[in-house]
Amino acid sequence: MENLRVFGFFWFFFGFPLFHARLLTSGHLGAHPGLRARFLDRLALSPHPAALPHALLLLRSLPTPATNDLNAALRGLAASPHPARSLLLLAGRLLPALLPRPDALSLSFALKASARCSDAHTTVQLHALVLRLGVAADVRLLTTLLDSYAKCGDLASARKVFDEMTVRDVATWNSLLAGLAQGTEPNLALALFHRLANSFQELPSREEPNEVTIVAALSACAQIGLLKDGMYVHEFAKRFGLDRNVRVCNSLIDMYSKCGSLSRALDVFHSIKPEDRTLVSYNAAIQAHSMHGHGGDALRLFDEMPTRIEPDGVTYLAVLCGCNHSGLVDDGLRVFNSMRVAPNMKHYGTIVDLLGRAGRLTEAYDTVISMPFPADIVLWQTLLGAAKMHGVVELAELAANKLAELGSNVDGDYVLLSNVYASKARWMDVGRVRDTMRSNDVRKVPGFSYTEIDGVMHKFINGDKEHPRWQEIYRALEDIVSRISELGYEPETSNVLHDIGEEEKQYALCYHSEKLAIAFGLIATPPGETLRVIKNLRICGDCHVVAKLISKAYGRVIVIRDRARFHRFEDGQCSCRDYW
DNA sequence: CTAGGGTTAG
Repeated sequence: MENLRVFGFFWFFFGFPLFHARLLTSGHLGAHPGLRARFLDRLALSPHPAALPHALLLLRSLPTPATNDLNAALRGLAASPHPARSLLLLAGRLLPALLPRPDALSLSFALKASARCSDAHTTVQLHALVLRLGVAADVRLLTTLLDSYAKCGDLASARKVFDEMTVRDVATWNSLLAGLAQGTEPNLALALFHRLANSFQELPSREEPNEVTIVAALSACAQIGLLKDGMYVHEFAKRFGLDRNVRVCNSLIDMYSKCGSLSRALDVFHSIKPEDRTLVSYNAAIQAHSMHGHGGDALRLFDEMPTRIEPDGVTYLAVLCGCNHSGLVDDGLRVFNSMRVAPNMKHYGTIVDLLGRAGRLTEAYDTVISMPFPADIVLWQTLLGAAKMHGVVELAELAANKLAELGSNVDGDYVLLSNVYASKARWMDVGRVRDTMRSNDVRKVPGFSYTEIDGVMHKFINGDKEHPRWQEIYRALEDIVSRISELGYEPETSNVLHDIGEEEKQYALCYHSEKLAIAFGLIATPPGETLRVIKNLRICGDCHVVAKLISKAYGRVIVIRDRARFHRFEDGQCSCRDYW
């Protein structure tokens, strides 16, 4: 083995053909099948671009390849930039020679490949092969199968594999947990976590939950945004001494920040020894500042990053978002122009938004058309939003046309365009937009909000009466409107589409999901208690005004997490300083 | 002695 390492060195410096020739002439390849497979494995996994093709060449040259030789190639291909080739090899379509019979390991590598290709169809076929080969009692293989299903987006099948397994180790649990958390089922992930927390004593060979368990569970908590669950997972991690683990800490920073507790997030960041902090630690902490509207702090932390850590695309995006949310136009541009990695669509998105909000529409547009790749839907929507904000009809029309070309068909696009026309009293055009909407079967993205009170989640959809206390909630809203009217509130109806009357517009606005959630919070919690609401979309202008006034009229702090950031309302002011 | 599970993003 030592010899192989020396040869490996040789190979890097003098090129693989020499090494290969040497191995062939020395007769090692044929004489020691174990060594040969091991060498093939190393070769197939080597980062050198010519290594993998060479491993395949070698495999082809073997008169009677063993299963382990095949596995080495399958493994290398599965990890390569073209994982589908691993599947082709297994199907016998990459090498014409007769292949050895695959074993559990072969299938494991193939499942990894089908997961990386998100190829659910192939995962099903490999599942059949698992049964046919009679290796379905293998915990590792079944966990890989489960994981492959989850990564292909078939969570039901992943769950089914999990349920039917008689032995599950901690990786099995982690795999389903992570699959659910990343498959936009954070509530199911959290339920699974609680199940594990109550039964981990049953794990084989005294296994315990580990940092992967905690990271996956925290990811679910962060998505849902419920501080209580996040703190429970934190306490759970402490029981196993995992709260000192850097990756767990990184996830804790993210979780606390997304659950509205910037101070706890920063406490965790500072609890990591400076030399242990990783790029992800900084990214999560910078992102935390940005989400909470502290662009200056985000910039400061970015500048304080030690030189041993090289910022990546995520770092820059987090800083740029911070600048954007705090209106730091010049700082944002300076950071963008100093980027040491190639900007992607999201980086351009923040810059276009930054320039657009600042009224620098020509620069925003120039940025879009001079990008090295074509703008996507979200970028044109950003530009359309800027055009609406500053009442520039030509740019709004241009952006709307691009959006139509790209097949975007959401109500928000039309509302913005219509509002630009309305602001210029171009009623014919307003009518035309409305007609287009009617004939295009416009998609409405449903808005919802939720709030947790005494450990129970209460979810609200615009104008819904599903909540058991909806009558009280609607009465509370009437009270709210009359009390804030005394503070000068007038409904801001311009964000509602113009095909309904003024009264109906006010009605539609009045029962926005976030208002329902706030109203419920007011009647369901004691005076003075902070209200926390999470919303799936950006908060609308009217709800923003209303939340400010409620915070003053009722003496409440209200924290709303919208799609992009936190808004903290207190005594009539919002932490975003109306810049969002 | 070569198998499985993970965090940051407009």
